[in-house]
This record gives sequence, C-alpha cells and structure tokens, in this order.
Amino acid sequence: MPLTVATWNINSLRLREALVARFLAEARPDVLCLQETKSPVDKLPTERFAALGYGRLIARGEKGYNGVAILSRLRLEPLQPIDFCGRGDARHVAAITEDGLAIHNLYVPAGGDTPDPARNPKFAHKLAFVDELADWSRGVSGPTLVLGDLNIAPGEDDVWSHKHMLKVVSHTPVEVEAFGKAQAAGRWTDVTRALMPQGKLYSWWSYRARDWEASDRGLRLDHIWASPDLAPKARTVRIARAVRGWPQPSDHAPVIATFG
DNA sequence: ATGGTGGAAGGTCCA
Repeated sequence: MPLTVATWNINSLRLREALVARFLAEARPDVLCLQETKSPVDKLPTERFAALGYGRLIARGEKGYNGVAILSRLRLEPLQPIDFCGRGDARHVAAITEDGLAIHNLYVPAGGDTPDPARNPKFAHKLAFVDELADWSRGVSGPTLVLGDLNIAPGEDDVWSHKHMLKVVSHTPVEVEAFGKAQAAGRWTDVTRALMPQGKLYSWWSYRARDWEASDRGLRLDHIWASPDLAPKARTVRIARAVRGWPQPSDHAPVIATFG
C-alpha cells in the first residue's frame, strides 16, 4: 500500500502491445490484469513491458482464444490457477504480492447470442461458470482482489438502456441474479460502484457502432471486486474511456483503482 | 428482422 491495480480486456495482446505500453507509461498501475490475450504464453511480448518496469508476467494462454495475463512491477508469486467448468480454458490466472494480497484475474465466458441455457450451450457455460465463481468465493479468505471481464453488466446504470438490454446476453435477469449470488457469496465489494454509486458507467463499446462515442451504447462488463478487509481501503476508481478512442483499440477500456 | 466490426486461424469460430 498504496497500490494501483487495473483490468483491461485487450482483445489480442500481440496486436496491441504498443497500446499496453502506452497505457503502462501513462497510468503506471502496479498490477495490470489483461484478458483475451489470444496467444500461447511463450508467444507473448515481454521485453517492452520489462523496459517500462513491468518485469513480471504471470499468464495462461491458448492459441487464438481466451488467455489471461498479469503484468506487474511488484514482485508476485503465482497461485494455482482454477479450472472453472473443467475445460482447461485459460480464463483464470492468479498471483500474490509480497504483502500477501491475492489477485485473481478472470475472463468469464461471453455466453453467445441466445439467453437460454437449454438451447445455447455457451449461455449454459456462462451460468455454470458464474455458479462456480460463487462456490469458490465462499471459501476465499485474506485480502483478495478479483479483477476482470466478467461479461455481465449488473445494474440499470451499467447499460445504455435497461429496457433494451433485459433480453440481451450480459444483462438478462438470470445472469444478473447469478452475478449477485457470486458477489454475495464472497461478500465482494464492487469497488467501482462503491466509489461512483450514481450515473451511467460503461467499460465496453461495440465495434459495430458507426460512432461508438456519439451513440455511447456501452456496458459495464469489467469489474474490480475487493474482499471485506480490503474494500475500506479503496481510494479512487476510474474508467479510462479515452483509451477506447486510441488507434486500433480494444472494444474495452481499462478500469483502474487505487488502494491505500 | 437484420447486419453491422474486429481478431485469429486458416477456408470459420468467437466476441
């Protein structure tokens, strides 16, 4: 402490190495959790990040899909990854700081287009994943952060239109309920909403919009959760919306929080 | 009701 952490779905780390370097240079988080790195670990870039002071990379990856990575300028020790849903997907990676703070980086399945687990196996997978996240959360102890692309926008102000999004995967009642159960199971504090309770907040804007910034049809899919002992230490949080407007961007913006 | 864009892999899946 003090500590700055960030989460960012990067949508290919190899393609956006320069954007990550720019973000690290400008925001200077101590720890950055990345999702959708879309690469085997041995093919990830490291030198440029190391030159900026980020000499630690703890990652899991597979060819073309998923992939999670923790970049850090603090010393970290890897923790045992969790194989949610027993598929061997690279959707979780974790590490612990020298101070004993556990950091869990998660990439929850998007869930496909049809919000019906009986007809859409991807949606069933998403719900099962969040259920397992609840089971795991019940057993967590000690100062812990969960960061990542949880692919669910829980609140009415976490989506551009609550009415429109009720039937769209990421904001359906069944997902929001599962999300709430996982949050309650770990007594997790949603750090972003704890510090910014009012107003619309988004961390993702579709590539398909003609003008993402003007239409501003966003969703808050990216989250930072803190355990009960850590939550009172949260000082600031921001969503780096401008990053969504950088050249050749990810469709997600980073979320950054400080603790102290 | 549909298609809109983007990444990686590789002749299509995923988001």
